[in-house]
Amino acid sequence: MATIYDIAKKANVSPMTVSRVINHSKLVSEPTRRKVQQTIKSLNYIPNKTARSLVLKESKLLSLIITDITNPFFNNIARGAEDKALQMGYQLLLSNSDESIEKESNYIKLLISTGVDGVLICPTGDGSGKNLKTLTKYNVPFVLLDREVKGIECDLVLVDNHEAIRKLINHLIEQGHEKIALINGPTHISNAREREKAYREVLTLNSLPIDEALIFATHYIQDSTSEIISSLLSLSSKKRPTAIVATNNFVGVNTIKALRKHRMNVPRDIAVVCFDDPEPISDFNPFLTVASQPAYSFGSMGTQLLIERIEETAPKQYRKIVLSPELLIRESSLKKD
Amino acid sequence: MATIYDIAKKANVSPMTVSRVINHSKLVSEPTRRKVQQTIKSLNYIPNKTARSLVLKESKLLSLIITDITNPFFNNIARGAEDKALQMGYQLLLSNSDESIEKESNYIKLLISTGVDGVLICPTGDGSGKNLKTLTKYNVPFVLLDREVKGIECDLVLVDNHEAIRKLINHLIEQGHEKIALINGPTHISNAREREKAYREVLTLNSLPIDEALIFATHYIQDSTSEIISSLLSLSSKKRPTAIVATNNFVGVNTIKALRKHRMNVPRDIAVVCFDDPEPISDFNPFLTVASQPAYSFGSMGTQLLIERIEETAPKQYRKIVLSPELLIRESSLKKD
DNA sequence: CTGTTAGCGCCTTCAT
DNA sequence: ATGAAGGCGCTAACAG
Repeated sequence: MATIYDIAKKANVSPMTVSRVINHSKLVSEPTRRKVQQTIKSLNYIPNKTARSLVLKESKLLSLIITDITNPFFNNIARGAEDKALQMGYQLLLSNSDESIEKESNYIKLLISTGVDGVLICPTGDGSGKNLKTLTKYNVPFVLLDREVKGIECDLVLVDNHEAIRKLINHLIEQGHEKIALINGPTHISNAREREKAYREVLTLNSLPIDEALIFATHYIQDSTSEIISSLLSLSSKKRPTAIVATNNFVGVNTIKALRKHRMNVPRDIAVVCFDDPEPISDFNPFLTVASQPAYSFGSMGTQLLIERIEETAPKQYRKIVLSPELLIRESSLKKD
Repeated sequence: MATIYDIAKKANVSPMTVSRVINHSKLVSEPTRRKVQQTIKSLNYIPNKTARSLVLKESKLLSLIITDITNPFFNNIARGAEDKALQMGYQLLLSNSDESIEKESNYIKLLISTGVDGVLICPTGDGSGKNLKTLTKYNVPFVLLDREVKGIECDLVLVDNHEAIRKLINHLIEQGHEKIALINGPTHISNAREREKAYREVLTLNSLPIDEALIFATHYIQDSTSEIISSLLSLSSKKRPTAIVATNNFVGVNTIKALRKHRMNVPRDIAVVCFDDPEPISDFNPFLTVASQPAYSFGSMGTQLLIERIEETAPKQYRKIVLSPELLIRESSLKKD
């Protein structure tokens, strides 16, 4: 591969002049600029970013750490992030954490070693605080997506959990439901805490009682929905819920599956609503009522915040962007006559 | 950030010794090794990969270029690639080409500049040959996924297109169909050519006539399925097909949508089958009959081939891996009585 | 406007 | 087993 020295020699200038041409410095006369640019083309020279990074201490590399790129919520985030990154001159490194703190921790050390300029991360939960502090220690800016972490101050892009829960539950109430179960994520994740809090508030606002036996926490990866459904169905018909709110698409889908295993018809026997839209392409075959999150915007806005932080064009105080969910009413929650 | 010099000074050894410890060289005595490792820990030293890359001319970075991470076929590829890359000590850079040769070309120049060790690519078509030759010129190994490119010799991971078409069409014939349309991709993509060829062969093998009016090519991004469906439906009932084969999930989904717009019931009025499974999570709500491709394996096997090529543990002759599709029979193709 | 010098953090090579 | 010198390709800082 040709270097600036090769170009310099062939064009009869100093390497520094070549560097200036590459970086569009104004301190080069038009004739030399043209001469150098021709030589660059004739030698098919492509600048070596690694060398550049070493000097400048910037790699133009960003990292995106998500749970699983296979999940529609996260791959839409990834798409938004990549589009924005490209547009602003950065490249995106992909990492799947699978909700594992250890995997996340290993990745973060790797990323520091790689020299990424910043990290977009959907943290695994409050346990991620330690990992994020590692980033801070090494001066790597980061933006949290979708989830906050206790004790960590930084730029954030979140969904309005209260609004989402409110829309979902109000819809269920309109459909005549009064006993509504919540199948939540683990409470070390901020979303889960907020969604439960909102659930309690919205029920109370609607003068509905809160039955602790109808509130569950499962894991977002190793799912225990099946057992939860079994125990729900074993309740007496007086206590048994007529509707279920699942707090993400993974849990929502597993809820439906578990109900079917028990030969329960959704929505006739029991209604189901959830967060996120699990049907990326198959919108021709809608079924689940969801509070859809603007995942693409999570990615693109988060990336913008991050790059502004990296390039120090951001205000000092951290920014918190709260996006609105959209209620998409579909078959799984509709009263059948 | 601490450097090997900081460690060296504090541990009273030379930087070279520190380097040896980091790289697990045997040429270090046990006492010094321990001393150095303690200092590394006490200073929270993390090696600078950029500097390492500059010397060694290897970045441990791989690039994955796909059409769109939002498509289930591609995000499963990405998952397979990332898992394998991580396991083998590499990181993955994500790029969406949107089937655009220009975007692909720009990415490739960027990647060369970034110094990736290799590229996993699902090319946009035969026009990608020029871009791939650029990679070769700069000694960057690559592996093609899902599609071949005319005039390019390299490692490949493909699906058995003939088998897929055969399974789909034989299934349709079993369901009693004889007039089967093909909505294909553009023929500058190897897959499309092969799928059309297989379509012709399988029909002929089954002694069915080939009607050129039933063979269409659309684009995998800007879709023209809607017009195609309109023209299909305007055919006389004698010529009108009773079944449609769509050659990827995008086209398949758009076919269904277009048919619904015309108030056609699938499968009662017309059957539809396609490549790829468009329903990643929503398998609780299956509808489309598909020839499902082992996308995860595309990614992981491709990555393995690539890394073996990079590390020169691969045989000199290129390898071609052909994976088997699986026929998943669902509602969209079943005869209704 | 152009060039020279020095150094980013690490590793190869050669000495000891 | 350990160290010293030199260089990977580039750019900041300074000199002219």
